[in-house]
Order: sequence, then structure tokens, then C-alpha cells
Amino acid sequence: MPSWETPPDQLPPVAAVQKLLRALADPVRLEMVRRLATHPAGEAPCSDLYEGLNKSTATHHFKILVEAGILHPVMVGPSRGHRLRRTALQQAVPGLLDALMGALAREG
Amino acid sequence: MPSWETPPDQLPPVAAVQKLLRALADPVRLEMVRRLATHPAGEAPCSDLYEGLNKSTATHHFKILVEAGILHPVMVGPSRGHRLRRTALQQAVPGLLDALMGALAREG
DNA sequence: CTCCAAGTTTGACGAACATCGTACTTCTCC
DNA sequence: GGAGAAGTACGATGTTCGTCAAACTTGGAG
Repeated sequence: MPSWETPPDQLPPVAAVQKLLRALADPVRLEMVRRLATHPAGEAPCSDLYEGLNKSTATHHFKILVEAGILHPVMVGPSRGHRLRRTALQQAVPGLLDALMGALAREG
Repeated sequence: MPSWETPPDQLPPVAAVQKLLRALADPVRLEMVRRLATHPAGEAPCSDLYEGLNKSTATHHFKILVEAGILHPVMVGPSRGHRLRRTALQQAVPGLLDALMGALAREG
């Protein structure tokens, strides 16, 4: 994987709806996205996005989210992290992220 | 299961976001919902909602969608069918269904 | 009443998936 | 440069999930 920082704006395209849903349908990954979405900067170091998980398991989930086009690996300060691809996601499935995050916030 | 027709408006509540996503994350089930959503009446007999599947497999998927609160088993004419719980769904996760169906229509 | 079509239930099987431990890479900081 | 933290890659493992086949149920049509 890129020892170099983040690739330019030529990121992998956002996946099809079915694959997106699959990526979001896991509690761990949904929580990762939720934390990232509530983060004001829209990005955070890896370790801020999960708890009580083995590191390798976390990496596994990150990979799935990246391959779905939901996350974008970046360097955040000294360590690695991820950014939520809000605009790309909004363009692919307008309203999806807002709908999900709104409902999540509502259901506590 | 109810040999009698559809229960009154006291339907099971729509499930939490995570369970909803899980229910929709399968290609077969997503197609079922898509067909139902495009159906003008918002309801259709079971056999109109899938193809190339064993009947028992279809029943399995229907059960998951019903338990998630997405579908509502009804009698449609002589045979059984399902209705899409649009309003309940819209109340639980506003915009979700529209976002998904819009994207599906767009991606062919 | 009997037969048939349409769904459901149950059980079994194979594939996909989440999780972990360990070893390896690659940074940063001293 | 070396030590250590932070992630990643790789197997291995147990569980969940989608699928089917066969037996049962139910509602209508003849």
C-alpha cells in the first residue's frame, strides 16, 4: 500500500449501491463512518474510529470502506487516518449519507 | 404464520438503521424492494418480485425484509404478496428509500 | 371432495465473512 | 542509526448467511 501519502483526486470511484450498502451494513464499519461524519474536520486518525477491536480487524474494515469508495486514506498529522468522501458520495447517491446519519443521531 | 390476511396497522416497528442496511444489502432483496418501489400500486404478488430463485429462498428473503419492517405481507388478489411500507420507512429514516431508488434508477 | 398451484417450514450444505494472533513494514522521535 | 509505536499482510478459525431439495399447508378451481 502507498507508503506515500494520499493519491491525488484520482480516487477509486464510489461503488454501486449494492456494494455501498454491504459496506455500511456492518456495525463496526457503520460506527467508523458515523464517527467520521460527526467529526467536524471530516477526517480522523484510524485509532479514533474504533474501540475494542484488534488492529488487523480494523484494517480489514477500513479496506472494505475504502474499496467501496466511502473512505479516503490520508495522513492526519503524524499517523494515518481517513477522510469521509462526502462530495463523491453525495454525487453517487444523493441524500444517502444525510439520511443515515440523521437517523443514527436520532436513535441514539 | 397468519393464514388470515394482513394484520391491522399494528405492524412491527421499522428496525434500527443497522438492521435496515443489513436487510437491504443483499442483491436479491434489494431487487425485491426496487420492483415494489417502482410498482405504481406499491404492492405486488410474491412471484412478481423475484426470478430464478427457489421458492424457499424467496420466502427466506421476504421474512428478513418483513422483520426489518420494510415489507408488509398482504393478500393481493388470489395470491399472497407484499406492500412496501413507504410511510413507516420514511418516518424512520427520512430520505433513505428515495436516495436508494433514485441511485438505482440512475445506475441502470 | 379432490387436485393443483403457490408459499412455508425444516434440514443440510457450501461459501462468504468477521475476528484474531503473529510476523512484517514504515514511520517518528530520541 | 535504533527503538518503538502505528498499520498492514497473511493465515487460520468459527460463525453467519444464502441456497437448495423435500415435505407440509392452504386456498381455489373443477
